[in-house]
Amino acid sequence: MVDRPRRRIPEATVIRLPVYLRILTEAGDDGVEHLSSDRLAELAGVNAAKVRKDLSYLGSYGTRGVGYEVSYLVYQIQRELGLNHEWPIVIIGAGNLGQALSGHAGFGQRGFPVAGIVDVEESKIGSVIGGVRVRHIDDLPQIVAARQVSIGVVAVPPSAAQDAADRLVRAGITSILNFAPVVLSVPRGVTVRKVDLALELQILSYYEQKRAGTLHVVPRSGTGASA
Amino acid sequence: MVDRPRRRIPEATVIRLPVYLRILTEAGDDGVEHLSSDRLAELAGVNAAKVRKDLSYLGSYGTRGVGYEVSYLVYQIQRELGLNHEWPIVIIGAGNLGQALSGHAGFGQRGFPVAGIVDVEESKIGSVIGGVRVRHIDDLPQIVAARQVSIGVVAVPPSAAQDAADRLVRAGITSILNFAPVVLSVPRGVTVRKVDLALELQILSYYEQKRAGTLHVVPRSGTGASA
DNA sequence: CATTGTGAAGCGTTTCACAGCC
DNA sequence: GGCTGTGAAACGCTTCACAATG
Repeated sequence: MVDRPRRRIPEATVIRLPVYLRILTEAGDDGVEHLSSDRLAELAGVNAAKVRKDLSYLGSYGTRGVGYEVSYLVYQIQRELGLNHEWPIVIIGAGNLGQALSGHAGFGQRGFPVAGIVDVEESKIGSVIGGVRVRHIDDLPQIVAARQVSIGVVAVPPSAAQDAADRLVRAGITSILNFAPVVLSVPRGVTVRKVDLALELQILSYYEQKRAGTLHVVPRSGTGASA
Repeated sequence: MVDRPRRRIPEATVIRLPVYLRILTEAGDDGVEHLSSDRLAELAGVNAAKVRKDLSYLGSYGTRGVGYEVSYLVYQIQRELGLNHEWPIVIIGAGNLGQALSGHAGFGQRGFPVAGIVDVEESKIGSVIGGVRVRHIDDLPQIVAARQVSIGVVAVPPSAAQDAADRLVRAGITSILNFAPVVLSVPRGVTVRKVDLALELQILSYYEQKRAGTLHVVPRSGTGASA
């Protein structure tokens, strides 16, 4: 019942599993029962061999000549990603971004209910965002302990980000999603993933600029969406 | 004056250049004139050899025995990333996220002023967010043309994301930052980067779960922040 | 003599190509 | 016949280690 995966799953694969999961879930909702690696690859925007190799790390859950059974694969990926139970999150920072994240219904629906939002700013405390009341940052340890939170979201200005991370770690958090454009230092054993919006734009800027530098002839065709 | 880079810059390097740039800019603001690859690596949370290799793609801008001149390197990275001029952006979707992004002062400051926000929802049109008035989605082509916008941000619900991308492409956009949890199809020549918040949480979930499965002994020490 | 710049080795990821199986 | 599962080749990125040099 509890088959442990055959091999350690490569990081690159872990990052793609949630993509497959979303596609499979949608296909399942549409009544699709089986999906081939070819079709799944197309929907995920990747190569079919990659899909097969990725899924092979979970075990041999496909059927030759048929494809993968959607509902079973959904179950297996969820189990592998630890999504068979909820992971409450706590958000530090009730500014623009913290509010948007808290109000974002998608999180709760996908198994990441917002257990709390905290801020230092007295004026923000007590207001309710997305059904959650903003509390004082000093309440962080209690929120984490009471709701068994292990994931924290840093949505504070850059200058406050390291302090926010330190507080999360002290409160017992072991995974951090960091929206501040800052490299956080955390103890070994704490996982950090960062989302840096300006950085993404700067990367796009690079490719735009390269395009401009090339002075390529713009093909007048191909305006509609294609692969 | 316009040294073209010696080689094509690897994608992995392009992604790190903005990180170095931010660190160098901050160091410059603090009056630091030179920085070694060792120090820069420490601040960026990477290996020193990687820093040197990354910077070597821009040319030989360091001085042996001394390090890199901060202001000169800032200039070179900016030029390489195309950040020596502004890139106005247009946001599709004036919901929670679109509003937060538009209100986020960091974009304008970093050279990505919001040229416009559009939505389909009549009730949202006309309201002002972060100094920008929300306009109807049909005005998209005019905004793009008038302000020479080449970067579009998709901040609509998943079901509307592909249509939003199609509209951006038709309006002449060639780079898209996609916040919707959907794989967008775009014509060749259009660059897409995605930011998927639930996906990030799911990746964290995987590592949390692995930790829980290991039943590792938590070292009672090391609560403070360290590298 | 501290520090860069870079060949070369090492490593992880992607892709190929096909044997194995339903 | 169609499709998975997987060794092996190819590729790209990271790290090492050291010669070059201000």
